Amino acid sequence: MGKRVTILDVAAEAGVSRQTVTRAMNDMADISVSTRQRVLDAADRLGYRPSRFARNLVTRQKTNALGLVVSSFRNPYYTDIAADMLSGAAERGWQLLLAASDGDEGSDALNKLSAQVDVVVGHFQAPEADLGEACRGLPVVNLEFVSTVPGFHSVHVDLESGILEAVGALRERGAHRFGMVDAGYSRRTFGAYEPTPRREWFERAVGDQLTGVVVADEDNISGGGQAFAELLRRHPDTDAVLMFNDLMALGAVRSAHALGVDVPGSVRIVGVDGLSLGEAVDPQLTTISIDREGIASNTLDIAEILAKADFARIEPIHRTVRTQLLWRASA
Amino acid sequence: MGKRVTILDVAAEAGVSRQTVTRAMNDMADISVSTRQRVLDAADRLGYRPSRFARNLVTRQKTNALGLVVSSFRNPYYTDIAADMLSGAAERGWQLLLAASDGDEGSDALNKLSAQVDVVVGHFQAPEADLGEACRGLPVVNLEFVSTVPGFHSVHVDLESGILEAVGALRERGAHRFGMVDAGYSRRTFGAYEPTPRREWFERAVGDQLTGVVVADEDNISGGGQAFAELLRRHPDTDAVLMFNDLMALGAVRSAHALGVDVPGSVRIVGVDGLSLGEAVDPQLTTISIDREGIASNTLDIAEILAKADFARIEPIHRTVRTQLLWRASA
DNA sequence: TCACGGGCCGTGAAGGTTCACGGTAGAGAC
DNA sequence: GTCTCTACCGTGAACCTTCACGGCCCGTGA
Repeated sequence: MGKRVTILDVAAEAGVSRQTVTRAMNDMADISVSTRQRVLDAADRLGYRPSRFARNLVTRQKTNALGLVVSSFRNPYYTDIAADMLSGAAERGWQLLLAASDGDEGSDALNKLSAQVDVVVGHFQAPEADLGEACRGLPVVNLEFVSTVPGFHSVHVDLESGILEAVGALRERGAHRFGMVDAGYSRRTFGAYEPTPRREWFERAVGDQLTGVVVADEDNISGGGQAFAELLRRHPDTDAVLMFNDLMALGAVRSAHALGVDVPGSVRIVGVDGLSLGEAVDPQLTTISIDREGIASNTLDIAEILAKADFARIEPIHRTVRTQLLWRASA
Repeated sequence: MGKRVTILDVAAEAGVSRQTVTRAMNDMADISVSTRQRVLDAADRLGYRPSRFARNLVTRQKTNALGLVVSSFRNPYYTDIAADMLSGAAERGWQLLLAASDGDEGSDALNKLSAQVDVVVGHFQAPEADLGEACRGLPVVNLEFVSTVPGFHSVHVDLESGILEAVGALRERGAHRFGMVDAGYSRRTFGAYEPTPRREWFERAVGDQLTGVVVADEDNISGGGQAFAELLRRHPDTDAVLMFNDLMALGAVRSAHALGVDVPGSVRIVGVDGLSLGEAVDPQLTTISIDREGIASNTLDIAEILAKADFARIEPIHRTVRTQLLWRASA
């Protein structure tokens, strides 16, 4: 209801011209004190607020905006990335818009987001076609998978070698019966569970020394704890477990404590992510640390390259971030 | 360098009119397949991308945007609020923009943010005048303090009674020598340390049973741990400690473990926030839980009221959120 | 032959603001 | 009395896209 109140309405109300209203609103020169006050009063009376679109259109602000889409903001891993992205974006004069893909209306949110930003970055599992549809041809930086389609850039984490390294270190310490707790989020996207790449890399790394894999119901602390307990119940001889991520690994540590299982004495636990929270528990969590800051800075680099190229369709840019084995106490 | 490439450039390149370009770009009817392809090619060649400002200006999208300013995205408390805010915003069709105030260029970031949003919400310590300056008359929802200036709304947490309740519960369990670890973030804003309201409320609640207060250097786990250790060193007889927030309380639990201090046997530890992380440590953290979801929904309520009122200067709206004592194992 | 309709495309206007420039009035200088 | 200067204010244009509408051409049916 109600048309928008424009600068012309204010001008009429105050008995002046558009330009004078502009001068009053933006604290410019060439206006008398009394007139400014009169205009300001009129604006206040009418509830006038300049249209940010019209203003940005004419001032041609070079503030670019970046849309960040993550699956969940309950996981410190993603919020860490967001935090790094945010501080980097502020330095470079970029704006950060947020959207979560764990909600029901993921696609709709993406549609609205894409109308407001210059680049879309995030962890996407959807195929490029759907994504391109939703983003209307905007450049996309994928933080999960590498794609070769033009307009789809990526920052990729080399977890495969990280997992290999971790398994090697576990073997050095005598572990030889490996288990894993995998995430089941693929169910949401594909309808049925599909093994994550992490699981495939892990299974390849441990070979025939695998005792079993349990898929967690929920991607959080308690989900990880339950799955860990289930894994030990099914395969009591397991002596080393890779948890899909640190959040679940935290649950595993807690679960082990509740079950009276010695960590790392009888079972070694390794997480993935490198959250600082891992230091808060006892024993402190051993983890395959992902360089989240590197992800953020690489992403912003790509965004800036795209901005320099006027967001034209340029060759896909791919960056890789390495992992680091953070050997703490739980393994 | 380089002017922006507009729809007219594409039209010229393809030998058609603006409208035809629009039809091609937006998958509209009334255009032949060959023409569409020709236009798309031309757009691709020139690197054309529609101006989101011009588009939003004319389509008059009713997608309002909310700018969230928090002090740090390293603290789960704030990211929880952001998460709740985000899911609520998605439901209501709002857009969420982020800015952090812990960086150096806080004011500049706020300036740029305010050019893109309809409402600014956040934890502000700056006086209203500066804030109004930076926000250019945008409505502000303060999540920390209550203000009576028009245009400044608030969602306020009634921590005072929460602290009173917690102290009472501690007394019931025999505690009578109270200590506290306060946050020193006020140093950054005001130049020197100023006691936080939490400290004042706590001191009022414990009266002459106060052993001492230590101000933490950093608002994080290790900062809390250090301050806690320092508190015990100075006042070894302390039997109950209120930590400024849960993050610091996590550090206190860890620190106590390292010092060989029994929790809650010899010292009871209480945090503030109600983070789910508190369940991950042993003993699980007792805490004064803040209803972050309530904060988010109340904030969005206010934002919607403002949007309905066309963001006119209406009477300040104030909401209050109560706390809940979450008695777990550390106290 | 004419009327009609559908497929394809172009023109004027609108959307709300700011920029660049031009104009007026009054004060002071000569 | 004329000129200049300053303080204040208004008008046309620009920013870039979409909407509403109108025009053209060709095929079909009567």
